[in-house]
Amino acid sequence: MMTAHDDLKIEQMPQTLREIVLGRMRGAILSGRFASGERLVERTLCDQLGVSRSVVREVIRILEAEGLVETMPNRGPMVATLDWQRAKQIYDIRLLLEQSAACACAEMADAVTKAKLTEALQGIASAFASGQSLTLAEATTGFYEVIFRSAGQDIAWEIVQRLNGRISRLRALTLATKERNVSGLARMTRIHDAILANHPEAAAQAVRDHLTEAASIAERLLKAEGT
Amino acid sequence: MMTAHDDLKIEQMPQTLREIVLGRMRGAILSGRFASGERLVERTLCDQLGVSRSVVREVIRILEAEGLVETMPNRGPMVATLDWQRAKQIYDIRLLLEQSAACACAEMADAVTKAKLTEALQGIASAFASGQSLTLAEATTGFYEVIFRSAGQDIAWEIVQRLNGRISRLRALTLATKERNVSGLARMTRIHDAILANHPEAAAQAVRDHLTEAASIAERLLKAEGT
DNA sequence: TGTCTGATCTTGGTATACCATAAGATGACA
DNA sequence: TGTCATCTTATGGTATACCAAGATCAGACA
Repeated sequence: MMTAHDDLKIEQMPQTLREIVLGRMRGAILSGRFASGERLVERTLCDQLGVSRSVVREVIRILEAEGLVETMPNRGPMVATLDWQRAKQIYDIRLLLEQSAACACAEMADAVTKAKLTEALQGIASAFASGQSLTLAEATTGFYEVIFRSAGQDIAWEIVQRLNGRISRLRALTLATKERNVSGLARMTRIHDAILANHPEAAAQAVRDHLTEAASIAERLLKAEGT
Repeated sequence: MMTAHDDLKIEQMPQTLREIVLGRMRGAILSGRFASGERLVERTLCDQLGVSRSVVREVIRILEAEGLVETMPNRGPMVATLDWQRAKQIYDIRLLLEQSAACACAEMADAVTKAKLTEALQGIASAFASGQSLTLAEATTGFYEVIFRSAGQDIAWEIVQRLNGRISRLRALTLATKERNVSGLARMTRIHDAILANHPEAAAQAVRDHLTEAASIAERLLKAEGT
């Protein structure tokens, strides 16, 4: 029974407590608030989040399945670490999926898709201008989402998002790199232009260049940090 | 509870109860014991499995993250359903990843890898001979695992396995199809031969043919069943 | 004195009981 | 007969208790 009370009070209803905690913990890991390799002690998290162990444990299972958390037997969960060997694999898979999506999108892009893509690109441009890396990451995500969704590749998009989560720390660093900012927008524009021209090969090539560069920057950063 | 097989294994359980339940429920879904779309009532599962709600709930979260289970708000979890639109996406992604893995494997395959691959192929052949679809599925999985692992693509292999889980019902039907049995082994042999010859393009092409056929069989079966 | 043992603490794993809410089923009453 | 209140069921969420395993440290014994 919907009464006037509900309108005034809260719009948070659709979210379950588990989802809220999931979002918070995911955000804490992605933003680096929980360091890589840090142990996630259940009872401590319960206190910090103000929820019961049941909720925390279920959320940890989800994060574990997402690859953000690793659980060692008899030692409990910890934030997953990332070495270059794994990160490279992730960039390689992204390359395959994003090329394919850009290709498909360029083939079938209609006026509506193109408009959305242009809008997303402008979002990236203004995010570049603002200089906030979080905003930039979101804008970039939005740009790719348009590509995947309009290509009808929902599942591939899910996979890419999950992979992006696992390299989020790298991704933030990469996006924040100076030279990336300069050429990054240019490369995004190339992808955008190729799709608007319905030119699949050019779109795939642009994605390839974009990701190859991102991977090499990430490699440099990761290896510099690792030592 | 304990089957005869378990006696042979180690007394101490390296497996946690959650993992056991996860394996059993995953198996029940993959084997079709839990029908597609069937609701998974927590307390019923507790009775059936003889474990507590904590375990069941955590396992459901994992299966949810794997895409085997979907949870509707205020109605609880149910076994995920699969339409052709989604299945096709999965086959497309598998195509990308398996082509890439076969390619990489063919490029770098050494004597050890080739020996393992031949062994895996013989496993498939004898599974064909035995005619048991479960054994065949396992043997096929083993064959691909050799390819992915030797190519150093652990993460892609994880993704493929997860995707395979989501189309397991289709996969079982596909593998059980008569004509598939005939040409399937031939195509597997082609993949095997191309890798042994260190011929990447041929390996990729063989994978492409293999999966394209599998997808078309799956499409026919799914659409026939759907109506 | 050195080592071994055991008590204790922490953490994870499991089970159970309890409450609140939403949705569907059921039955009573106008 | 139709509508509404209630009842049941199942879920989400919480709290708590118990046990097992590993680590740590202190004390006892050779």
